[in-house]
Amino acid sequence: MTNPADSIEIQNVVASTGIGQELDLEALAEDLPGADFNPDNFPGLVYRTQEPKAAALIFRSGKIVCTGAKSIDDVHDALGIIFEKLRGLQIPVEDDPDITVQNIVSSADLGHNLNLNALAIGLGLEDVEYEPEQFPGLVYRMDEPEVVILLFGSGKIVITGGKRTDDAEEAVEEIVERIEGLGLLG
Amino acid sequence: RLRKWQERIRTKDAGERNLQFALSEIDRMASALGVPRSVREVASVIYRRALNEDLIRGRSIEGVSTAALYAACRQEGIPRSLDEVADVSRVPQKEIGRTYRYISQELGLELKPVDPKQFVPRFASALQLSEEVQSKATEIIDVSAEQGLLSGKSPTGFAAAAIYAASLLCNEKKTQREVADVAQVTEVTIRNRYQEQIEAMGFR
DNA sequence: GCTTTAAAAAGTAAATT
DNA sequence: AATTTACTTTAGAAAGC
Repeated sequence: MTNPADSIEIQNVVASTGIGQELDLEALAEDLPGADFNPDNFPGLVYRTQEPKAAALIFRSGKIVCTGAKSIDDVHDALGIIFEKLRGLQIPVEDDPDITVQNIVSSADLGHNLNLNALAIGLGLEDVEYEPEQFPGLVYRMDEPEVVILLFGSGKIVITGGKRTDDAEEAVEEIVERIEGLGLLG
Repeated sequence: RLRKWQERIRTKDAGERNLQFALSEIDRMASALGVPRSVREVASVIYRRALNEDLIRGRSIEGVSTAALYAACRQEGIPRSLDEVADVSRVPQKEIGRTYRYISQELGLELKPVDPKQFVPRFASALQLSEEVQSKATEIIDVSAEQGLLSGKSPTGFAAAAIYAASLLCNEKKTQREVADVAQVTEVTIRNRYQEQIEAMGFR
């Protein structure tokens, strides 16, 4: 008997921070090899790290958004690399900038196929959005923890909207309980 | 004070004109889709509710009108696909779908997922298929849905495949292309669903 | 609202081979 | 007809239109 909670994998972490210093993005784009900056499209400069793999959006205000990391540690490592790169360019960066995790996207496997039509009605149409003509996943908004879960016919699920690592685990335990309570899990 | 009065009258007139425009658009699209008058009434009620709940702000009148009509068709059990509705609207399909999900949530419409069987009579008659094919297609849908094949699948593609399969079984064969055209799906989708359904029926 | 970034799920679609 | 590429949905931040 495998526990669905054990199948949880973090797929993406979004975090924000700031170096407490205004930046000249035009100049930075010149000095940072590999940087993408198209102010007509988007006000942020895009910089990608290879190890760990992540993408950072750097703004004129000095605020930074980091996405694509596979763990919270990777977020810190990737941002640490960026801070050092900036310091190397004689840009003053705060000693230990606060990093706030804004969203964690995880995937998991419930181990059984799901009847999404029955689930839509069982979980309550008021909390569910299931429009297979538009998207194959059932969208379920959970209150505690406050996350959004996408459920698929294969039993694979995506948990997003949480800020803590524990949110995904709690969400999986909760959704399994509710589905079992409805007698809709294998 | 006089300015305020005039302002109120002006905005009231504008609102009235907008409502009239929305209702006439619903009427026009409903006629083009060939849905009965009762559905237009339901769509009008949904639109007025959206207006009262202030859901139009930030959205186009056309978009909300179309979404209200799409919702009304479903509520009345004679659904149109988003593609079909988009064909008679001047709003892109993506926006219709997005607006529908929004007003559906905000108004608490709680509409159940579309049943593929509801497309069978219309698609089958457009293909000039007999009553026998229709009931066979319905049976195929019931059996394969019961075996869990419907989860996540587009109801139009599911119905199209069942109609195609039924036309073969009843010796009234239509090509995948013919069925795909009336259902507005691709032949690839029909092939994929068809294979699964045939297996579920115990054939092959 | 939109723009950009990343990632998963599964279905659908279009372009190539 | 098989492969590849791409788009649909969810969340969140950033600055600006």
